[in-house]
Amino acid sequence: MESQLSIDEVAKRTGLTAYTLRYYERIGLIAPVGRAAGGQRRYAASDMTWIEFLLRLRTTHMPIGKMQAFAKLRGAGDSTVPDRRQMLEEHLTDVLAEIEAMRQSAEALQAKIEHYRSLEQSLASDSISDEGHANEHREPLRTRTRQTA
Amino acid sequence: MESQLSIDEVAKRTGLTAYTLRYYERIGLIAPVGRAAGGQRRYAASDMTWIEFLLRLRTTHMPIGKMQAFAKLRGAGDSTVPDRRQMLEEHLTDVLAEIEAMRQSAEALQAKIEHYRSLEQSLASDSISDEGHANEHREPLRTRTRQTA
DNA sequence: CTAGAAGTTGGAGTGCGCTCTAAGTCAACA
DNA sequence: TGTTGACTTAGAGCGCACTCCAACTTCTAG
Repeated sequence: MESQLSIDEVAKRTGLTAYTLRYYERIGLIAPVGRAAGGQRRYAASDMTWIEFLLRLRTTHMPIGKMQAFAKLRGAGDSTVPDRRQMLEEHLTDVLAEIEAMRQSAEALQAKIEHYRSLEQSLASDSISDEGHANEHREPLRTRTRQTA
Repeated sequence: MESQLSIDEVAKRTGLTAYTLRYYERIGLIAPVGRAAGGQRRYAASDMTWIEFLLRLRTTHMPIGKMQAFAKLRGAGDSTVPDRRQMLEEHLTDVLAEIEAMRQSAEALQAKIEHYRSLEQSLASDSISDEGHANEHREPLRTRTRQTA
């Protein structure tokens, strides 16, 4: 049974702090874990599995309120499996949409970086032919265009 | 010039609220926009482009503090282009890592959903052959650990 | 000339997710 | 037996990103 980890060991392994682990337990995200003499927490392997799953939910931005709802269902036994599956399916839909949104924005950022790169080229050649005031581009949006009233 | 939008029109188009638009201006994320008679804000096309870019940064979870730093560089002219590019490159690295983390977690969630699906199958057949108590299955259920007195 | 709608400002309040403090308990060691 | 130090608890505090309020000004319609 090396599956009896102290709170600090769990913190180290999960990247959570001891504060956060206690907080999660307090708010019902983690069911009361076993205790050693003196009331110190001892985490079993099954606790670790659950915490890792919680971290999956957190990574995918599930709010704590929903995690609490999920944890409550889980505590209520196998009869809630369909509900839990539905929750995860709905969440997964959101997650996939968010990943796609981030992917698109990342692409836009990449394009902006490229734009800056070429802008740096022109600015560099500007300063060769015209050293002095390098400030009449107001905004590096799409290539050029700068007029507005 | 239909590029003179009121704050409500901008709110409608960007999905931000008027409150948030003013807040962004107050904290320097958006440079002071043009004003109509009576001091009402009028957003030009270039403002819209910038706001859309800000939304890209927000979508990719750049904290407001960094956006402020970026906006400040932008306001300081073309000489800051290399700094801005570097900021975006570093941010993009983070973003790609986050996307990958989310992708992996999404996969784990998908697996969990499949697991639940098959679990629902076995629970259903249980209740055919053994109608009554459908609650002695293995899996992410805590075994023992209750309290310590 | 009002009335009402829509804006303006600075500042206060909110919700989330931790993060830390204060006071106390306990086990182990000198 | 006394001290150390890691742990415990309830509750307060914090940083972020908004979100709303109160009081005021201005524009438009009737």
